[in-house]
Amino acid sequence: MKIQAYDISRQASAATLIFDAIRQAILNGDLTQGEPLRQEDIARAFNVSRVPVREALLKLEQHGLITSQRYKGAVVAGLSLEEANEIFEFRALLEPEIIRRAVPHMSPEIMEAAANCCEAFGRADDPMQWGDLNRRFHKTLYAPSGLAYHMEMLDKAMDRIDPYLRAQLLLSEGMQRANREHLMIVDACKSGKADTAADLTRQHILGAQESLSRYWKK
Amino acid sequence: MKIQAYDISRQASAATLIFDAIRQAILNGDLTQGEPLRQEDIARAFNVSRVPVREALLKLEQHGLITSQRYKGAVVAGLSLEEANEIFEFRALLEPEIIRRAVPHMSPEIMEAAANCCEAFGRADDPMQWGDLNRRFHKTLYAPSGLAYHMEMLDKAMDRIDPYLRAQLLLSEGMQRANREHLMIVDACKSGKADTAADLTRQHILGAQESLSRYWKK
DNA sequence: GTATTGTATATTGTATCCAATTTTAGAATC
DNA sequence: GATTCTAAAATTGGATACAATATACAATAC
Repeated sequence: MKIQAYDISRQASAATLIFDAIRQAILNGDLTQGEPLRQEDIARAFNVSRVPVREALLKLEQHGLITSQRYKGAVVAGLSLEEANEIFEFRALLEPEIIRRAVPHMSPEIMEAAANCCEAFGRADDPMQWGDLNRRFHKTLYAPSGLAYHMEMLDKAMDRIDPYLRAQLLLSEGMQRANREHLMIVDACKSGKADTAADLTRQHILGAQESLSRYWKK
Repeated sequence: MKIQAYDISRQASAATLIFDAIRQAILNGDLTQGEPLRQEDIARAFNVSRVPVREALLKLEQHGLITSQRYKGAVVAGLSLEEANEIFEFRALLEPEIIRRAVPHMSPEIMEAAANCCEAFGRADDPMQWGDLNRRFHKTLYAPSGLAYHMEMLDKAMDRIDPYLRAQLLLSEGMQRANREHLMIVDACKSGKADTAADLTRQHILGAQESLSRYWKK
């Protein structure tokens, strides 16, 4: 085969493209809590009928990013501080276990990639990138755990609190602290200390939760 | 208000009814791994068009109960023993923490209800009920935790391994052992020993996982 | 006989249309 | 002027019609 081929059956459907676009808009904060999502408007914007739009909205609802009521339509879901706190606790339960299981299988390449994320994270000037780089960093380290289901659940949880995470990173110390802690986690991984990495990860998460709560109250 | 009223705006849509029916069929084992789910067939069976059927299939896919490919259709998802094991570990992470947080808020009514589940569980002769009663028992105890998100994730996880759970309960010792351990958990809750309840729950789950793995290999 | 290509059928994805329900604006009443 | 009823507009849920793709099988070439 002389042709540079690829699996075109993997082409995204209209519904998938719309889902991704709206999800991104919510995570970026372009769509905020309570914003109504009219099927007709979205369909016009994407130049499609309402059918794939409905499909996208259904998926968004399953992800918890929007809530919808019969005959009333969908709005961007809100997340109270209490709910966000619960999701932080969910993370604090999952992530230490994931990294503990990942450390024994971490290749030098993985740690290299994680370190690169760290570096890019420290260097990035656009606050909009911080959230993405942060998530990529953690995801890279977690991949060798083999805990696909855990990571899937974690990913959904991260989507849910994404706006809060970005807010937390925007806090004056949030960004520096995260970077410092990331480096410590990478160090623990490099020296194969699984339990240490797990502890640091747990503190990393609970620390972010705490600083967010403190900021949100005032 | 003398009338037994309910929120009729909460009436289920056709899609929801279809979702519930197919979900139940999968959990009961009436639909097994790889079984194709044709939109047209399902639509005919429920006397609706394919639109609500597609909606139901989307939800089932998000729940991980089916997998679907563009233009190829959906089939009932399979779950390897490895994947099932991971979900047991997911449970072993979540449930102890949930019950630990629930114990301090457990009312006598809750414990009564849980004990009733236990009793019904021990008395039920139809193996088909065991799985349901088992889940109801745990759900009852977990409710006071206030960890709605955790419980939502747990519920999806339980759906995913439901057939395995039923198989495990069918093992000669599975049912008796579960019942014995349930009673111990209730006891710990009654005496307010949150950590003990958590430990027992963890062992309850890991024990089930282990007995299932042992059975499945041979 | 085997491999390739064309064709028919089945199935899913999307568009368009109709029905059910909610929301809104205005008229009627007090 | 405020409130309640009413009708129309807006919006979503579902049905039908059509387009895109996959699968199975016949037709053809070698």
